[in-house]
Amino acid sequence: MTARRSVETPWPTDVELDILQVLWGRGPCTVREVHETLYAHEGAGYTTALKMLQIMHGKGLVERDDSQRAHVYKAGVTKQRTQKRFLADMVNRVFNGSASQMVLHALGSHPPASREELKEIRTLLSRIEAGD
Amino acid sequence: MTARRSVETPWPTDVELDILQVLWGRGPCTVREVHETLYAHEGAGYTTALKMLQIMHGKGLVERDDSQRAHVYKAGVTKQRTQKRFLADMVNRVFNGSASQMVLHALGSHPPASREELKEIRTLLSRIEAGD
DNA sequence: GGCAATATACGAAATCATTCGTTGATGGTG
DNA sequence: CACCATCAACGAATGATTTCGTATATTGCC
Repeated sequence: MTARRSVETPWPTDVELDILQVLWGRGPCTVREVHETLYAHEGAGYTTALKMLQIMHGKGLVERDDSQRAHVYKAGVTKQRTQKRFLADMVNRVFNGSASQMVLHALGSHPPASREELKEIRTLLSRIEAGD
Repeated sequence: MTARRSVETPWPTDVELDILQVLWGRGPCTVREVHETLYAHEGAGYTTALKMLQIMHGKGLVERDDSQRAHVYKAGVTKQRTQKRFLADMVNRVFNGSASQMVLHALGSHPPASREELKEIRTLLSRIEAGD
């Protein structure tokens, strides 16, 4: 019997999400890289970034390569999957479970700027309509 | 000079959002009504609901009518406005500012069930396209 | 070898969210 | 009137998040 993840990865907190965005965007990073990207100006200190990455490692939110002196961290959860989790949660808790309502709100508040985006959405709608 | 709200209302926390949903759904409620609706089974005690409503009152998230012995609380922020805030925040922090990406994700993960919903979305798209 | 720079690890403080227990007031009922 | 149910108001305990200071180890360089 193979090992399996018996519990879900914890929700990333606000700061943790910021760090995941860095790792998703830049790929595996050292603490220093994360710190400079995120806290370049006016932000928290280096050890704060370090501590956060250690905590995230404990939670399974990031993976760590400690074969070098400066450990290299990479995201332990995919952007795709995380976006899906946050989205589903918001639909449930803020929009009473209606994804359509959320979509209508989103399109109303932030209308797609480009025709490209509009087209993409229409295409997806057609696929859904066709039962794909 | 009229008084003006110099700072925004704080973000509702998880529990606070649950309570707001009750107030939005049922209209003004006493503590007991909120408690029974939300914590009917297996939930927290009465004083927890009371405390939360007091805290929310302190934050301006709810308004209070204390002319009767059992105070009556009502939402101090609209559902509409709150949904918009959460939506905008999620777009920024989870979807890198791209509302279209979020809409595509939402439609992909939770395809509209009814033709009615599909039609509504298409109609809105057309209005956007027409520059309305 | 010894020093400076840079790393990790760890503990602790500050803040916030959530829950509960207790106290004292108020209102109705027998 | 006396009792009991119900109410608001605290204060406090708990746990989580975020931040930082300090200690300690490692690396490269003179």
